[in-house]
Amino acid sequence: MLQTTYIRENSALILERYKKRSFDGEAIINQILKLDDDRKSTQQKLDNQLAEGNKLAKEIGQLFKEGKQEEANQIKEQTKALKESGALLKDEQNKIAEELKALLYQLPNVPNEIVPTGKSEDDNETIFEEGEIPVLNEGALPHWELAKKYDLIDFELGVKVTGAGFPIYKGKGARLQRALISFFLDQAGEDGYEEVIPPLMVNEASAYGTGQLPDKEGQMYYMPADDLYMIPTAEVPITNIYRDVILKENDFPIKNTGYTPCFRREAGSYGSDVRGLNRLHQFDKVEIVQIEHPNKSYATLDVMVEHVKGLLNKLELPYRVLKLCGGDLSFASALTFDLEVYSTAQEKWLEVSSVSNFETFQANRLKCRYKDENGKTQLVHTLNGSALALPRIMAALLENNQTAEGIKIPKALVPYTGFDTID
RNA sequence: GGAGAUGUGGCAGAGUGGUCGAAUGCGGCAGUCUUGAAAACUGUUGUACCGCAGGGUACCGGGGGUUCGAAUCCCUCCAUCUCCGCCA
Repeated sequence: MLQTTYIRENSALILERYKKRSFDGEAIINQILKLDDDRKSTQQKLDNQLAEGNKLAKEIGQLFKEGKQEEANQIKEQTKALKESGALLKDEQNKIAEELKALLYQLPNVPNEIVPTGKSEDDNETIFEEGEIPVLNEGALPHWELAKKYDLIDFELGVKVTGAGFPIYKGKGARLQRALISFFLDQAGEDGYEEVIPPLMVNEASAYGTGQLPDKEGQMYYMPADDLYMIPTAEVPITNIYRDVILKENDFPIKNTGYTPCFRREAGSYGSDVRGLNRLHQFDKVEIVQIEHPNKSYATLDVMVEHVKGLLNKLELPYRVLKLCGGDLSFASALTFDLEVYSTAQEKWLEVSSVSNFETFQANRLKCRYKDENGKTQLVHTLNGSALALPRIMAALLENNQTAEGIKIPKALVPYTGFDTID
């Protein structure tokens, strides 16, 4: 959520930058500025009335004390009118505040200067590529076939127990999954991220804090009996640790990592996109989160991308880094880099990580602030990235490393799996 | 899940429905003293919004209500503690 003062002072810049997203915010912004004026003036009126009421109440108290009942009762009469008009103003004020909030929720974050203009993923810029795309033998299999052949993942069994999109990992498949989780967490630990194990369900306030609500509620599983949401990413519980917190300047940078399963309803997805591990309702992910000083957040974003690149290098997977264009940028992000691995048997790139700087967009909702050198409270910058999302990594590992003798495990993982070949 | 108790500023802890944004102590900050530090003493010390300013308004777990007036009374939700029940 953008701050109204920021909107007021930078509306021209914001509108210009919104073009990168093909988002026309002019009408909304104008309305916000108008409503904000209304808010101020009704607030002023309301404050005056309240001040008047407070004054009279004190007088009444004084008069009662002096035993002047008559006069006190006279003044009481005056307060009636004040009370009524005060209530009206209060209603009006609430209405304005609600409308204002609803409008603010409609404004996406302002893309960074370097975000390419574009409408869809076709306009993303590839800024880095690494690794050879392996040439597979005749008869190479996609990962869902490999999963069946080596009995690593049972999709049908998951359907029986829960439903589509909830696979059951078995044997070496389960072991490989656990190995990846440990490997990613250890790597993050080495890079100075403190590990946390957060709740897998969050309350409404947290879902608002990171921006899943109000507009993306259809993507989360909701437990009405307890009014809780299953987390779609560890970003939600981890970032919300810092909701309503005022940090000191030397607290920066705050670095957390956490492994969680993620739950996504993915309503409306179908076809080859959801084949095998490509898109699941429940999947594992290790997330990295940083809370950073506004001056340093972009340098930190680059460092986070480097961290994820390091993981992919160690897994010896061919990958590329994309700078997302405005149209593909998520609602809350100012700049996002996606990392994709190549799935050789499917012959396509799979997104395995998304690293974003949200600047103050989340912090404003979270009320996560710090005291600057002048003692003034300022919003922090929040960043996060997947490091990494497991299923597509698993898919690429299985497909790219398949040989006549079986599936080869990258060296870096062998200490975690305890085996170097799946056969 | 049942019964009871509690929820006040960074912490501890007062607070008969009116002069309470809130005593006091600790902590923090600034200063005096000191070669320096400690101690002592003095002052200061919550947040947000509106206003050029004087100043005003709101906030005592959250929300609602009673009242001319609520930290104080009522309702409700949440959290914590104690006891009981259940349980990995």
